[in-house]
Amino acid sequence: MPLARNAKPEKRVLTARGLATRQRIVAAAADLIYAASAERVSLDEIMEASGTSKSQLYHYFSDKDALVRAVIDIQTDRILQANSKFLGPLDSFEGLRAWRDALIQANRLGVSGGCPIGSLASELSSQSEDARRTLDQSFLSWTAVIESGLSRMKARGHLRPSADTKTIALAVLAAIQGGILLSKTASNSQPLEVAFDMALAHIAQHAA
Amino acid sequence: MPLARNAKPEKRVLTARGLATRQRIVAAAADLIYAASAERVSLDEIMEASGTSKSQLYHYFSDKDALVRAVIDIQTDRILQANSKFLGPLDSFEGLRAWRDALIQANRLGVSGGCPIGSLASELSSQSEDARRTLDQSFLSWTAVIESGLSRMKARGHLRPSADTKTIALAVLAAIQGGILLSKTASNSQPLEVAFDMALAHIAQHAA
DNA sequence: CCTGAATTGGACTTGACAGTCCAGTTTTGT
DNA sequence: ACAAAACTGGACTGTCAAGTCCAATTCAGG
Repeated sequence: MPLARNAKPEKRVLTARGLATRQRIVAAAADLIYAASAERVSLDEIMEASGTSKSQLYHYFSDKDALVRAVIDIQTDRILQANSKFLGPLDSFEGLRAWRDALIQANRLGVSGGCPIGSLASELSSQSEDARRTLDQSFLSWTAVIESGLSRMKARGHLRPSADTKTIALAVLAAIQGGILLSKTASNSQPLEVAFDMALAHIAQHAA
Repeated sequence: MPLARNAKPEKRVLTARGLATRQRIVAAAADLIYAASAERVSLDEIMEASGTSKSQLYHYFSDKDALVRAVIDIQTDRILQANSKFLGPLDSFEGLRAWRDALIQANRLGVSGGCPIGSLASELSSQSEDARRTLDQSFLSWTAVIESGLSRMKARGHLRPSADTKTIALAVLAAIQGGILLSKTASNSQPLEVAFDMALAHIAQHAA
């Protein structure tokens, strides 16, 4: 489940304490960045929130960009995990509705923040080619998770064999992202609900 | 067509020269912000791009936020105008496809930038309640333009009377926004195409 | 043509922020 | 136990950005 992406050793060895500090930094940075944006969060704020010092930040990350990359990774993992919980065992339209309800519920609680990945994609992908590629991978993984759920439904005979699950999954993710953006801007979960329902209806059009 | 929103006089009187300078500033700021983000564009860059000085910026705008608000307004006007060209006279599914093609074509040319309104919404709506409301209005206006096109199609008998044009319009806009975001991140227009096609199929489901 | 308002130039202030440096402390392997 | 390596503290630097200030110039209308 975890992405094997950040395999490049930022530092050779990490003791248990060092690893804990690193994780504390990334977690604090992820929360702060989710509440604002990568640009608007300063290292000083991350230091304070994580109870660390400048030298610790630069001990574990070569610069702020590297820390932001780690934040992208952790947010991607979180989202894939949350979605896999519903899409992994998916095999019915009922399961799709459960997924829908959970995602909308989660969004209702933190409407103001939007989607962690979506927000980072909007902010960073026109700024750093490196970040853009990483975030593209995140979306691809997310699409793959959706697609595997749809494939399972197809295997179970709930979708026609002709259904292009890959394309459908991409359209579904687009609807979700757009819905979240509009809901965040409207401070209202209706746009996401409406968009998600359209996506589910689109899937239903390929029902066997 | 132009939004009557910014009616609050930032300065009492404006001579022709003053108005021209003001517009030059907003246009330059809009371009720079579209290429990067409001946060990352400095007033110095806007000065240089528009051939103005600090005192001119603060003569026409109380602060950077006010300038950004003017940028939101102009970008909203541009988008509404471009979309109205297709949606105003809309009365057939052919017209919808023409709109689709135009929007996708426009996006292909500037994939890296995404949607000017969408990007600003993602950046600003969690940062300034004022900006959030303004951008919400922008999306509402955009939805209204789409909805009026759908209403016309309904009046012409192309859509069933039971079709909820308002909800459909909202879902369509969500698909567009999500599609643009994914396309920008992927540097590839396919996600937008796929999302837009889903939206058109959704409309077609309500065909008479 | 002349007077007050509109407009412009650009130096200056203040603060914030990323990144550096080095000295000190703790942990790990042997 | 004891070196080497991992880890930590925090002062310091350089840069850049928003916003201020005041004096100079141009313009419109009587």
